[in-house]
Amino acid sequence: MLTNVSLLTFVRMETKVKNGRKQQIEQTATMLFQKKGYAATSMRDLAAELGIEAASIYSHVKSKEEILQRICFRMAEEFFDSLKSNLANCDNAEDRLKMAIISHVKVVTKDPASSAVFFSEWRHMGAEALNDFLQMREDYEKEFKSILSGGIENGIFREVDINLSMMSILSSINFIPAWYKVNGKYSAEEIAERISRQFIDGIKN
Amino acid sequence: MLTNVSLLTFVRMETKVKNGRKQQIEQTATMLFQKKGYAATSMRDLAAELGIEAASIYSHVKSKEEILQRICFRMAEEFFDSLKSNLANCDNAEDRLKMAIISHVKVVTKDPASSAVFFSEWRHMGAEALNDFLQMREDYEKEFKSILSGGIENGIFREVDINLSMMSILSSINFIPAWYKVNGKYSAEEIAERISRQFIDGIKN
DNA sequence: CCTACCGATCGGTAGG
DNA sequence: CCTACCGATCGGTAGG
Repeated sequence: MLTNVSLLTFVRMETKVKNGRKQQIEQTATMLFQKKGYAATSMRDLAAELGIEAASIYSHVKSKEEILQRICFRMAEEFFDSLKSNLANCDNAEDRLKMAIISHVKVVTKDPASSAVFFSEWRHMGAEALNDFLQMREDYEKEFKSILSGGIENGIFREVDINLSMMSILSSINFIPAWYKVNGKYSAEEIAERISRQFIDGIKN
Repeated sequence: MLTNVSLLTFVRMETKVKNGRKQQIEQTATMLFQKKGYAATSMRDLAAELGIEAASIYSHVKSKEEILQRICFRMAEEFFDSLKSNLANCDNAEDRLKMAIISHVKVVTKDPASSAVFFSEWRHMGAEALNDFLQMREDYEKEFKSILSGGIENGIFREVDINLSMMSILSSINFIPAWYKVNGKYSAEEIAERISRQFIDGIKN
């Protein structure tokens, strides 16, 4: 009986590990990329952390760069999806900016490790992926800029420099993974609330 | 005569190059560290950029890490010196915060490449240097936090979270090297002015 | 998933 | 500042 239960458990875990191995590789790599940086993390480091040989990683992943690309593009998607759904019912510029900031903070605090890799390691992607990536980033920034320019036109915001304010807002939020602790002093909602208030008060008319 | 002049010029240049070679190595390394990251920049990359052999670098510098340390600690010093002199004649909290931001922006825009390395590559220093570095960073942040808490006590600033506001301010400024172009649209003074206004308006009572 | 291995490249040294 | 070289390590492949 005991043997059966153990065996079942074992099989279930094995299956789970097998199905989730690629994700597990990605997750472990994310942690190492954040801690040591992409270039300074070797496939042998990653293998050791996973308890397997370096060569074995290549049964699940075709290259080191593929791991990085998956992290970066998954996060890009999450930022876009979140922004879209959070802006769905907003038309007032102040609400829109607030929701855009909250959306961004939510994504960042939900997965700080992946966010940190996303923000700091993207330049190590190859030229092709890099191009797509930078295009997406530009599109995302454009959303923020259009919110700002809309608010200025309506007189809700004063005449700030759009590029400067957008950069200022996003870089503040993007740095959150560097200090945010999941079980720390601040909840994601509290951070989002305080940061958005500070920025909106800073540019309101 | 011509030979003499040429010889003198040659000697002078040689001397200058010799005296300045270490600085030239540092400067070129800074550029590469910013573009590719410390770990992904090899001593052979650096040598090629300098037009010499990799082994020759070691006549001027004892290791790759020494270059990184020199960049990081030189910048740390500049941030402290600038802050100290800029705060010398300020006592009002609002002025102090404004001057602290202006000071920081000045240092960052004066040498964006070194600043970028300072902000992004410090973690590749060895444990000993890293310890000193993090201590200095903490001290520097403490200055900003004391300005904020002073302003809150006097009722000049509203009751923001000090850690959050400090992080928010510094990360905005620290990201400037990522987009700032020396001959670009914005002067350092203009950036400093706009950023400090936005932040101060965001936390003023 | 492992063993065995590849060519390339790494930071750095010896000796001139 | 160069030539010649070191041991270590890199990302990745072949074959099982």
